[in-house]
Amino acid sequence: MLAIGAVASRTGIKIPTIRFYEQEGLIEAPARTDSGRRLYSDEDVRRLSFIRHARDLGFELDDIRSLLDLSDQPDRTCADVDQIARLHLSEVEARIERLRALKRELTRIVSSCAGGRTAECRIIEALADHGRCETPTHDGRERKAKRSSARAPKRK
Amino acid sequence: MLAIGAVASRTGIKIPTIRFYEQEGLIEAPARTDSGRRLYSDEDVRRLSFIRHARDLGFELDDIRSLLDLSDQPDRTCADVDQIARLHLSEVEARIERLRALKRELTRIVSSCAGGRTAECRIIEALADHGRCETPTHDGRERKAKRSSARAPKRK
DNA sequence: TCTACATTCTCTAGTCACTAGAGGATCAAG
DNA sequence: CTTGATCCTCTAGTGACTAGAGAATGTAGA
Repeated sequence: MLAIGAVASRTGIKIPTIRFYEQEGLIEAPARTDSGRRLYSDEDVRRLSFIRHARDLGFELDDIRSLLDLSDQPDRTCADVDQIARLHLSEVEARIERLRALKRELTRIVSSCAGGRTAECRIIEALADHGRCETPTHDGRERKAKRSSARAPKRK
Repeated sequence: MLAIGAVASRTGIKIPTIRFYEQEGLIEAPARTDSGRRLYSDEDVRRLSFIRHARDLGFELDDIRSLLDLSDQPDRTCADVDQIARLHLSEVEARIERLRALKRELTRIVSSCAGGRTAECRIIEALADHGRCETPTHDGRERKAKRSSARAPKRK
């Protein structure tokens, strides 16, 4: 049985995040010491590693909840699991496409800058004038990912 | 002078979002009617269109704040504008790369599914077993975009 | 003029997946 | 016995909005 800190370093999930997953019902409340500290079994660690990996692959917690439920029922067919994964894959593909359109547009805008004063800045103009662009993502569009990661180097 | 609804349909920004931008200081508090309804000038509409377009291109509100500040100072050099845009472009490129790695890994996992029971499901296995994958985004990783869009069709 | 209905107002709370911090208890080593 | 590490619970903050309550105002037709 491991304390939460050991589980954190083993799975790569931060301590508050582990507690958060418990609160969200992704893992069951673990055993406790007499003083109330959490104690995790190997099975708990496996489950957390599963969650971690699935999160790395971009699955939402709801997807992961479903995947965990399914894997707890070994006699069901694999079809539902497959469907969740395929759906997610197609979402990732769609996201890539949107980002690529966005990149094309941004590249076009950036390359139009010839230096000079902001008064005649092409970038500002391009941003102000939606009509002149190929409106890459005007509906169903990509917005910025909020935070890169837990462990990504952070510039404050 | 236009009411907020007219501005919303002209710019494609939703009414609550326009009020939100005002609250965030991206636009100044507009004129009001005697009864307190907001009235927008053409200049306000232009500024909002600028914001909208920049958001479509994935700039964060902080970036947009900077871009608006810069465009309000027509005698500065374009360099800062250029830098913001280039930085954003490189972030978009990095994001595409991370997503592509993720897509490769997901494709690999999905294609390993041969049907059958979840007990021997390769997808579940692949998710459980991080060691066996190419750990595409283990640090500095991509996480899912939270909400696709304002106007994207929503499945409840 | 009355009545509907649309539009607008302010305010609060919810979304997602965490992260940060306060303020306190417990543990292990020297 | 003290120090520092680890742990506990709880609340609030992040980004960029969205949703809803409850109330006031505007407008068009009968």
